[in-house]
Amino acid sequence: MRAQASVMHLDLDAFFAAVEQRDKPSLRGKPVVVGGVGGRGVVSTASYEARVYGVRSAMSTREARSRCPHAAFLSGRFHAYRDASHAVMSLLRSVSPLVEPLSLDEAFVDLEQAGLPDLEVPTVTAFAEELRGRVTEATRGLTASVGLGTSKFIAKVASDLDKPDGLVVVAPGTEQELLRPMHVSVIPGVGPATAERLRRAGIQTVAELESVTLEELVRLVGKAHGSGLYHLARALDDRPVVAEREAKSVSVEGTYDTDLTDRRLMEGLLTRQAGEVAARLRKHGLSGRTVTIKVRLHDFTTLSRSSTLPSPTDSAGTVARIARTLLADLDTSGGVRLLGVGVSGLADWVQEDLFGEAEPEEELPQVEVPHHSRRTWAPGMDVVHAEMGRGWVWGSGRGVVTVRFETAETPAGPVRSYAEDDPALSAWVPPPLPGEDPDDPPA
DNA sequence: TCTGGGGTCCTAGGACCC
DNA sequence: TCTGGGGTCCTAGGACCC
Repeated sequence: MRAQASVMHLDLDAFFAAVEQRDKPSLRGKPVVVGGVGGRGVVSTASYEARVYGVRSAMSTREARSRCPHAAFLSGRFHAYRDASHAVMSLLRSVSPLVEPLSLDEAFVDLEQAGLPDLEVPTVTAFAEELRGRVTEATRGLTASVGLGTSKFIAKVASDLDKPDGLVVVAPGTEQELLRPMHVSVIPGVGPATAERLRRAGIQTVAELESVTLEELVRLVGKAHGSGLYHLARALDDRPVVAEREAKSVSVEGTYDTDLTDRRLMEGLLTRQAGEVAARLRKHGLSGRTVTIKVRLHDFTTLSRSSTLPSPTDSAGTVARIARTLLADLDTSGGVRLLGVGVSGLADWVQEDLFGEAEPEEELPQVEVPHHSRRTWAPGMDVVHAEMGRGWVWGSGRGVVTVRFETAETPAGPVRSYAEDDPALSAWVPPPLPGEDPDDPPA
């Protein structure tokens, strides 16, 4: 932690709901709930008027409706939230080069880089107060709560103390007296499970946590977590404000209003999600080696299965094929409420080959396709026939296609690599899903 | 018909390599 | 044919955050 209160945390108040009220005057002063409106939706944000009725983030929309039936229930307009967020982040970056967004509506700002004459409490207080006004201007009326402190932890705690539309500065040296009476759940990383473990050990407040030895904490909650708790309980926090953080994974998931039982449909949905994941990878110039599927069963049991490729891919077809294969190992007979696909182990996608030429679009040679149609579900990627039999594309790039061959007897059959234009290689296209337009494939 | 979606980080066990 | 310790990678699950 620092000697001066130079870390700022800014949090836009009831962000999604506030954007809706700003853009639709008839909603102002009324309860507004933004979130999933389907049968299994949950609340993202409730306006302060809705919070009066006990509506909270993460509550099921069903429950929110029963608590506050006259609220406006909205599914959200993410482009509008993104625009507002962008305006705020741009403003913050104009004030300090060191801005760390945590989400659309929250950021840390390092005031050491803001060029202030000094970092004494009156100076940073006046600065933050003026900045709050500028945020409201830049967003045409949204308000922000701001906290200032000697570390990220303290700044974040501070921004929570006077919501909405508040400013709290925790003077250097007063951190521990602020924290000691608070419940352990103010510490980032202490959620319901950790709080319960600590409670069973007789630890409920930060003061109580402070009296526990490091060894005891590690025994209670594990090595990394225990050490973190030990230090944060003493307001010891050196984490720097970091402007750029690289994405580690990209994923898409969906919860369905009724449980899925049709495997063919599940495969189609995974294929579609794989297409969205691949599109986002490409948009950001990324590719990844590990494909993971997530399956939540009817009873909320959540399973994941992953597979790591020899080289990174951003191909919709490759991701889809692997996702479908991973699903095949799972027993979904009881019904599935959620399906998801993700890619991790990300690398910057190298677009050029050794000679500096653009890498050609992944594409399998055009060949005889059985009976259904000639369409492909994604550029060049899907089940292939080759001299060894039927297999599926396991990886591709730089003119080489790697194929894994499988049969019912050898599900993890041999892997072979082919040149992209090897005549021994041909593409097979799966038949369309029921109700699917063959000319508008999902991936 | 309680329980979203997009992420991050940690743990623990097994494989594999030196 | 046995023994071992460390490091890294991979997989599955869980906690947590907004």
